[in-house]
Formats: sequence, structure tokens, C-alpha cells
Amino acid sequence: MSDDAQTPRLLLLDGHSLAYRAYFALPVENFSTATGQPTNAVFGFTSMLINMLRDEKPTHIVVAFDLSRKSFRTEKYADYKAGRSETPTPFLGQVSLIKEVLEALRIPVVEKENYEADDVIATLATQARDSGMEVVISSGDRDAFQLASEHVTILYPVRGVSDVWRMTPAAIEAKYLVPPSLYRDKAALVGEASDNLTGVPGVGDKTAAKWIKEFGSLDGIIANVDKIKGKVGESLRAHLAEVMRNFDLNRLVCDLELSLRPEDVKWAGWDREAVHAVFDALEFRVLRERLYSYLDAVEPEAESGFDLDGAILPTGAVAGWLREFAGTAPVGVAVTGRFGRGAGELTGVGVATAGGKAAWFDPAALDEDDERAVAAWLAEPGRPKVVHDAKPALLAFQAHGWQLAGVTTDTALAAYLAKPDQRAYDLNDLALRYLKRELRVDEPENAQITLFDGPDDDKGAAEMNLMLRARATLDLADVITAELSQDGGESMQILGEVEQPLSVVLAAMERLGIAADTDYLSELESHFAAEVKSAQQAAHEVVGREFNLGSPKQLQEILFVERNLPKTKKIKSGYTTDADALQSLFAQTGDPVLAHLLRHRDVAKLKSTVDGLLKSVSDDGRIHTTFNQTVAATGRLSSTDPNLQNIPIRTEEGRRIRRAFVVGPGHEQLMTADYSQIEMRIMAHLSGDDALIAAFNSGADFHAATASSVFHVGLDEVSADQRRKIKAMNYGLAYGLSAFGLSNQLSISTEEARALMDEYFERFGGVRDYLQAVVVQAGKDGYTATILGRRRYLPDLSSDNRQRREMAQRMALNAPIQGSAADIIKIAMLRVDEALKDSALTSRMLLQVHDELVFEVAAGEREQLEELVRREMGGAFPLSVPLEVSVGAGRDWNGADH
DNA sequence: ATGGTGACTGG
DNA sequence: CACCAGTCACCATG
Repeated sequence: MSDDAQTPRLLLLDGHSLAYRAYFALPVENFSTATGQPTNAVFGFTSMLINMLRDEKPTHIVVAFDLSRKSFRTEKYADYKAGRSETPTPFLGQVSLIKEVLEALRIPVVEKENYEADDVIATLATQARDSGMEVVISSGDRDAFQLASEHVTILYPVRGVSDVWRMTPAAIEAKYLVPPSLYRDKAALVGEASDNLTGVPGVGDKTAAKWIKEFGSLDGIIANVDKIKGKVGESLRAHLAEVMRNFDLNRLVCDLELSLRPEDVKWAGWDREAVHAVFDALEFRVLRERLYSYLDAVEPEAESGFDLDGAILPTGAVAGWLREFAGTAPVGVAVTGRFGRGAGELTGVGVATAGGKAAWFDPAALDEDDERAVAAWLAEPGRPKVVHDAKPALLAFQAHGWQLAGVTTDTALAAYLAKPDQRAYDLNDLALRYLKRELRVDEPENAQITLFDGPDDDKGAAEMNLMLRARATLDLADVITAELSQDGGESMQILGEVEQPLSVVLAAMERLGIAADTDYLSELESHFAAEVKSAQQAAHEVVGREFNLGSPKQLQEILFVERNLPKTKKIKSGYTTDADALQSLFAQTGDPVLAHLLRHRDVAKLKSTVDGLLKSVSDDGRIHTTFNQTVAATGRLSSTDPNLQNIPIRTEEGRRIRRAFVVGPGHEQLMTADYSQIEMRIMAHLSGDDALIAAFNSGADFHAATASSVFHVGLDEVSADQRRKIKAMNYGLAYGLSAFGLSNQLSISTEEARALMDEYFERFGGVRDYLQAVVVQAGKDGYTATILGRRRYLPDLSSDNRQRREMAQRMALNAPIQGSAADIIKIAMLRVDEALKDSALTSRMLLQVHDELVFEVAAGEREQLEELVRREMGGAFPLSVPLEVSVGAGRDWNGADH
């Protein structure tokens, strides 16, 4: 792949030959739409195309098609390409579908009467090469190999749709023993079966190459044909006419008059709406995802790289460099090392200034003066720094004993606030998108010579890369904060006053971790293992043979075929065997195997949770999760490696796992504090519904209070069933619940569910009005906003695909609620952290679980901590209903619950 | 090895 | 045909 994004790069595709390859690579019976239209060739072609767009990053693209089977070659030789079997019926029609895909992708198509696609490609490739473009050709026809040269590469598909050979001149010579310029000569001698061109019998690549080497070319061979001895010589003389015919026919025409030239096919990206429409019609779900994830990243075009005036600082030079260049203007900082599980290791630091100076130093190779200077500079809030993803950097610095303060912009968090639906915020991609630059040096000679001295050219590459990252981060901060400021300041306020300070708090929580009772976890592990085994044995016994209970596929076979149980809800691979379905099957049939399966599922899941936790206990006896601050599109945190936000709680057996999270040595208790019904409170606040607000202000059990309103009964007369139904309704509201969904949830009829919803909204009409208004507003604005102004963009609100549009509508009504709850607990965490610092307390915050905080309580601090936490959480944000906080404490996480 | 899918955990 | 997440096992791929 070219490293130089400034050189135009033309991708030329042979439409028919790739479609044909795709057709035979993918079984047609697995690829068709609901209406029965076969799509295997379209799918395969599109898949290959996406891969090539991703891997080759072309600036120009065009696809050539054959107009018919007839061409000047069939006129010269009636049997050219004869003997090919009839075009298979399912292939017919797929070519026009491929053209629809290409139109949606805004990729032009070119055809030429009486010529083959290969001739068109040869012509365009020649023109492009002559005007200095890089050319990549993809064709399933080997004739294209004759076009390969220094600036022309052939991608030749081999088996399947994801494998291509990159046929450079060297690769062609290695495989066929002749250079591309003599490939025709070789092919004429050997023949090409797929074109029905027979060669010289007994002559293969090796013999042909030997002759070509000896006589220079086919012409030379013909001139010396009598000198060739032996049986193959005779054979050659006998078939000379065919060889000359082959040589005539396999020449690609390079000078056609075409309707367009290479410079006309600059690719400006694809038509989003059209791609949706075409992919919907073809039912390409996976390809759409792939298209988006790959091409979003390559859509912007890099205009250049960076200038770098950098130096690798030797021991003793760092303090001086900082004095000279790191003043009151922001400095970009990037680090390398290993981070995770609350710990880190620092192996390199790169810094870059707005003045253009950059430097790299090894934190392990500093003298005392350097060490002090770096520590002081990093810890000084008045020395501004700009970092991309500061949390791991914070942990790395801390591992070296350095504190990091004065981070004015964290570009990863800024990018997340700008576009929260992205999955990743890679610095490379962001530099490309916002700066139109790639992480490379424009002119390597501009980089300090000390980078490149020594025998190894690669020396200094890692150091240079780190300086580049620091440089890019600094530039990115300006552009991205400028964009973020467009909304009147709310986003910048969230960034500066919530997300960035929070990353420091999260780093501390990750570093602390939570103590685990490993002996107890091990006991649990063997307990659950024994339970798994006995459930498995019982199931095997009922079925009469051994099978894998963990395999949905085998389960389907046993339940629905062998035991002929009623069919459940359909899924891609057949019928579902999820817990709901098994439960309902058990109720219907009483088949004992179902009970064993359900039991097995339960305990197998618990066992794997315990296994995972055991593996993640660090040497300090604690479990250090990683909180991700840029994953959830609504503004929530997430937790990984291990995920401590989904530790079981609903069943007694599950709660046993919670007992493994214990108070650590030197502390007295664990304490949990959670917001009760925070999302419903936010809904009451945002909707301003008087009845709902009154329900909260009554102080009574919320679900019972709302049920009492809906069913017009006294608070004491609400039945358990009434409360259950309204509780489901309350929870479902914020998810965009439908009558169908509610009926499913409660196992009642759709009519009954609809009636329940009508009754509910009769009483709480303000809620319905609010939810409708949110969706309408989001449709107008294109985004939703939380109480702090945190945005989520939902372009699908105007999709013409109903499923996508309705999905976006549900997201639109959920995002302000879930997101505002996330805002509030984030503010609460900052307030609690601040208050703890201001107090004399040594208790500390360990975990966040969306609406709950977990603390480790120091001896004798229980009451004070509770008071502090209640105050700071409860006062985090003024709503028109109280923010109620419940608190509990105990020796372990289960005991701390309430 | 890797990616997709199904199933299950939490809020 | 309910929102937001993460992990694990299985299984078809390469």
C-alpha cells in the first residue's frame, strides 16, 4: 500500500469476472432475499469491493463490465471463450443489482461495445499510469497480469471472497517465471483453458519460461523454432498457428476511445440514503455495518502529514528542554507503556509544543535534576497539557511516581462528546477526520537527525511516532474544542467540569480496586462446578446419551426434533432455546429435561462469572476494573476486565457471588449508596407531569402510588398484581415500550396491555405528551439533549426504513432520561470526591454501578461518610422531585445492600 | 486465530 | 416489537 496519500490511486474493477467469482465462491442457497431473489454474487462482489476500499484506500474508482459475450475476439476466433457452460439462471439479474449497489456508492461504470472489460481496464490503466497515478486492478482474468508494472498492481481473487493475491511484477515473476512484459508470450505458449485457447501440448509454465529466457520473447522463439529439440520442439512446431493466434487474442487493447478518463472518476464517497435503500432491499445487514465501520474512517482524505522538529532527549537534557519550551501555552503529551487493571508502566513520553518543537524521553533514563523537573512540570496545574485519553496516562505516570495535573483538554473525551455513538476514538482516525492529516512526518529530513542516525533505519520510529501523537493531540484539541463550542458552551462545560475531572476520579477508583475473598471464590467455584456437573448428568440421563448442554444447536436438535416439543420463537439459526422459551415449554409439557437445562444454564453462568473474577484478582488481593468513559452513547460509564457492573443480585445463589467482594484490610466496612428510581424521577422532572411529581412527593412506595392512581384505589388497597403491572409499565416507559412489548412482558393479551397503557396515560398524560414532544424535537434538531446538554445525534430519525426509524425514536426518548441519570451520578461522584478530600475522612469510593456508588469505610467513619454521601448525592442536581438516596453497610457487597 | 451469534448478567 | 452495556461458549470461518 502506498504511504503517500497525495498520489492519486485508481482502483479498476472487472465487474463481470469478480461477480462470477463471487457467484461460485458463495453457495446460492444461503443468499437470497425474502422474495427469493438470489444475491450471492451481489453479496460477494460488494464484500470484495468493501475490502478493497478499506485496504487500498483509492482516490479514484471505476468498474468495467462486458457488454455482451461478443467482441472483436469472437469475430476473429469463433470459439473464443466457447465451451463455457451456460450462465447459471440464479446469476442472471445479479449484474444489474450490482450496478444498483455501485450507483448508491457513487462508483461509475464503464462499458465499450465490441470490447471486453479487460480492454477498458487496460486503456484506463495505461492512461492513469502515464499521468502519474498509482493503479490497482482487480480482475479474475489472468490476462490482466500483462499490465503489472512498478505503479500497476493486480489483485487476483483466489478461493472465497476475502482472499486476494497482490500480483506485483515480482510476484508474477515468482509464480510464472516470466516478468509481466512477457506474460503474454508465456500464456500464448501454455494456453488459457478458460478462454478456450489451447496451447502447445506438453508445454507448461516451466518450459515456456525456459524458451523465453533462451530466445528473449515469443518472436525469438518463432525465429528459432527449428533449434528446439525433442518431443516438445515437435509439438511446438505442430501448434505454431494456435500459439500465434493466442498471442494475437490475449493482447489487451490499451488505446480505446472511452466516455471517461481516469481523472473523471474521483470518488467522493457514497450516498448514505441510497445505500440504505439498496442494502435494505438486498437484506445486507452485515455488509452495511462493515461499510460504515470501515469507510467512515477512510472518508476524509488526508492532505498531508505533520512537520516535526523533534529530538530524542538524552539523560540530563529533559529539565533544560522543559524550561525552554514548556511554558504557559498548552503542551501535547503522549505516553507509551502498559496500562490496565488499575496499574500502569511508563516506557516513553512524547511532548510537543505549539511552537513546533517536540521531544521524546525515556522516563527510566533521567538524572535527578530531570526527574524533579518532570515531576514538578507534570504536577503543576498552571502548566497546561493536552492529552488524548488521559486516564491510562494518569495511571502510567502514577506508576512512575508522578502526578499529572493541568490537563486542559482530553481529546478522546472531547471527541466522545462531539460524536457519542462512535465505538472507538483512535487518534489516527480523529487526526484524519478533524485535521485531514495522517500520523506521519511530511518530510523526514525535517525531523531531528538524531532520530535516524545509526545503522538501522527503523531506529527512532517508536519515538517519532510518540512525538507525532503529542503533536497531533495538540492540534486536534483546537479543532475539536472549536467544534464543541458551537452549541453555546454546554458541551465544553460538560467536558471541562464533568468528564475531564471525572477521569481523574475514575483513575483513582481503578487504582484502588475492591478487595476479593479468593478462598471464598474458590469454594464457590467448586460448588457451582459440582452443580453444573449434576445438572448435566441429569439431563444426559433423561435424553439417554451425552450431548453438549451449552450448544444451542444441539439443544434445538434434541428438543424440537428428537423430543418433538412445540416450536418456540424463530431466530436465525432455528428456534430459540432461551430461558423464557424453556420455561414456557416446561409449563406446557412438563418434560423433565427442561428443568435440568434451566438449572444448568443458571449454574454454568454463575460458575463462569466466578471463574472470571478469580482470574482477575491482582497480586494485591483486589480486583481492579477499568471504567470506560467513551463507550455508552447515552453518557453512561461501562466497566470491563472484569465487568463489575453486572455482578448477579436477583437470586439468592447469585448474591453469594457478591459476598466475595469484601472490605479490605485496614478498613471497617463496605457501604453502598444508590439513587432510588432515578430515571422515573427524571421523567417526572422533564415532563412536569403534576400527578407523577405528586406520586414522588407523597413519599410512599412509588410503584404502589402510581398503581393506586391508575386503578383508582386507595394506596393500601393496591394488589400485588396491580403493583407488578404498573411497575413494568413505569420501567417500560423510558424504553419506548409498545403494547405488544408490555403484553409480552406481563404475559397478557395485547388488548389488555393497550387498555393498561390507556389507563396509565389517562392519569399521567403529561408523560405521554413529553415523550411525544421529545421525539418530535429530536427529529427537528437531529439530536437529543440531557439536563446538562449532553447530545446524542440520531440521523436515523429521518430514515425511510421503518424499523430503523422506530428504533431511533425509541433511542430518542430514552437518551435524555438515561443520559440525565448518567449526568447526575457523575456530578455526584465529583462532589463526593471533592467533599472527601475536604474532610478528614480516609474512606474512599471504589465502584460505580449506574445508580449506585460503593465505598470502603475507614474505622469509625461510617456515620460521617453516610451523611456526606447522602448530602452530595442528594444535592447533585436540583429536580422538581427529591433525589432520594438509600444507604447500606456491611462486611461485604451483599451485606452492604439494603 | 477470529468474528458472528445466542444466551445471560447488570442498571 | 423495550433502552444502555460486557462476557462467555459455541461454531463456522480462515
